[in-house]
Amino acid sequence: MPIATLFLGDCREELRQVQSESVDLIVTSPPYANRRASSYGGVKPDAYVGWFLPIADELQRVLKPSGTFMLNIKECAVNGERHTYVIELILEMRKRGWLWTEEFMWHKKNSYPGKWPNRFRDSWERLLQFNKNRKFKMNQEAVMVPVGDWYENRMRNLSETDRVRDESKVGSGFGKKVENWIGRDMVYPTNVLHGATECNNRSHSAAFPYWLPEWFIDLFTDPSDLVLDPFIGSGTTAFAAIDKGRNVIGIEMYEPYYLNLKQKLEQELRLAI
Amino acid sequence: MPIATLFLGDCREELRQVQSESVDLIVTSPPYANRRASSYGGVKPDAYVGWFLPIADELQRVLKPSGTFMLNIKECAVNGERHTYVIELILEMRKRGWLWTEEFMWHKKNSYPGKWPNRFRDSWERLLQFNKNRKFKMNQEAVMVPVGDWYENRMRNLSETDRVRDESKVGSGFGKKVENWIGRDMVYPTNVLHGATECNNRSHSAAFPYWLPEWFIDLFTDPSDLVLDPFIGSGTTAFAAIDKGRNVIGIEMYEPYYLNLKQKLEQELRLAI
DNA sequence: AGCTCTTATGAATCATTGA
DNA sequence: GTCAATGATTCATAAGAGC
Repeated sequence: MPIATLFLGDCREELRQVQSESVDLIVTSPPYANRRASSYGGVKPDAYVGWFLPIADELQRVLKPSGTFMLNIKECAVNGERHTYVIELILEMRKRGWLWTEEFMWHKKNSYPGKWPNRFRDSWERLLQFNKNRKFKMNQEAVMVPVGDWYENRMRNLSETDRVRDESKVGSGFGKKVENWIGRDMVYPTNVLHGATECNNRSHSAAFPYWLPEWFIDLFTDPSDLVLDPFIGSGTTAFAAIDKGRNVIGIEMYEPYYLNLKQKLEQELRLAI
Repeated sequence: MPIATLFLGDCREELRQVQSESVDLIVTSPPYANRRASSYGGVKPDAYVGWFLPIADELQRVLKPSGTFMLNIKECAVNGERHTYVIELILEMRKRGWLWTEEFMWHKKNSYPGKWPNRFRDSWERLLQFNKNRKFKMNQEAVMVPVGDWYENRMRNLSETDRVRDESKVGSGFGKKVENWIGRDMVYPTNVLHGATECNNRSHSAAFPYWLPEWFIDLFTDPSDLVLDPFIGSGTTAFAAIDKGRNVIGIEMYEPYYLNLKQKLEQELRLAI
C-alpha cells in the first residue's frame, strides 16, 4: 500500500523535514517566471535563479545517490527575447554539484493558437535531467514503445548483408546488424516525448499531463521507491506515483490546492484499501 | 537571376570580404564539437565558445539591422553529461549585442540508433534565432501550414467556454477564442519543426535537409534578398536560396566540398538561364 | 505511372584498450 | 594518470530498383 505524505507550506521550508538521501526520483514543474502570480507570488524572471537555487540545494540533499531529478521548465519571452534564467540555472546547478545528464524535449502537440508579430506558438518545453552521480537507476525496458510500421516490411525479407554486421561504406564508423532486430516488437524511445497537454483541469492551472510523471516514474524508479514533487499542485505526480505502487511526498504552499489534493488523496487511498 | 558567390577558406577570414549590413538572413549549421574531424578539424567542446565567438562577431557586422541569424546546433554528451558550450555560447553572444529571440526545435524522426546505459537516442536539435533588433523582417504568412490533427480534434468538440472568450482563471492574462479559428484551413506553424535527416548522400555527409533552410528563407527573406551560410558544406542552403530566387553567399574551407559545390552551382545556374 | 520492396546510412555515445 | 583510438550498440527514412 503506497504512502502519500503531503506538506502545506513553502518547499524551501518544508523540504527540511525530508530525510537526507531518501528520495529516488524528484519530478516537478515549478511555477514558471511571471506565471501563477495569484497562488505563488509570481517569481520575476531576473530573480528566478536566485529563488530556485536554495530549493535545488535542498533537493540535492534529499535525493539518493542513485536518484534522478527531472525538472520541467521553459523560459518565457521578455521584451522580445527568450529569457536566460533557465540556461543560467543549469550552469549554476552544475557549479553546485549537479550533473546535467540530459535534456528531454516535450513536444506539446495541442498548444493553443496565438499570433505575435515576432514569434510563433511555443510548442515545446524542456525536461531537464539532473543527477548526483554518473551511475543512476534507469529502467529502460519499462518505457519501451511499439516498433514502427516500417518494421514488418523491413523484416519480411532479410538480405545477406542483413545477417552480418554491415559496416558503413563512407567511413562514418557506423554499422548495423539487422538480424539483432528479429522477433523484436518493442524498441527504446528517444529523448523527445510527445503528447497533448492536460486541458480539462479547472482547479489547477499547471499543465502537467498524467503520462509525463508516469513515464519518468516508470523509467527511474522501482515499486516502493519514493517520489517527491516539491510543487505538487493538483497532484498529478502523486496520483501517478500511487497508481504505480510508489510512495510519494508532495509539497504545496497554496492552501486551496493543498486541501483539495489532501481530500482527493484520502479518498483514493481509502478506496484502495 | 539569383547570384551565388562562393568563397574557399576559413570563414573567420573570408567573412571580411562581405560588406557590412548587407545580409538579410544567415542560416548555418557549423561543425559540432568533436565532429567532422576529417574536414573541419573537430573543434574540442571546451574550446567551442572561444572558437565561435569571433565568427559570431563578423556575422553581426555583415547582417542587416532587420536581418536574422539562424544557428543549428546541438551539444554532445561528454563524460556522461550534456556539455554546456551551447548555452554558454548563447550567454556570450548576448553579452556582445545579439538578441536571443527564439529557440526553435528540430525533431529528427530518424535519429541515429544506439543503446547506452544512461540515455536514449538523441532525437532533436536546437535552431537558435538571433537578431540585432527587436524588429526584424518576418513573413509569417509564407510558412503557414494546413490544419492538422490539432485542428481536427480541437474543433470537433467545442465546449461552451471555447465559444466565449475564456478569460484565464489563473491570472495568466491569456485568453482565447477558439471559435475564431473555425473555417480556416491554413494556420501558423509552431516553433517545433519535424522532418527526417538526409540519409542518402554519398559524396559527403549531409548537414541540413533541404526543407530546413528553405523554411527559414521563406520566413525571413523576400525575393532578391541575400542569404549567407558561412559553413555551406554540400550547399543545401545555396540551392534552397537559389530555388527561391534569393541571392546567396557561401563559404567553405574544405576544398573537396568547395569544388564539388562550385561545379554543381555553375551547372544549375547555367541551366536556369 | 504508380506501387512495393531493397538498401544504404545518418552532427551518436559508452566501454575498453592502447599510447 | 590523462588522452586518443577502437569496438559495440541499433531506428527510421528515402532513394532507387523492380514489377
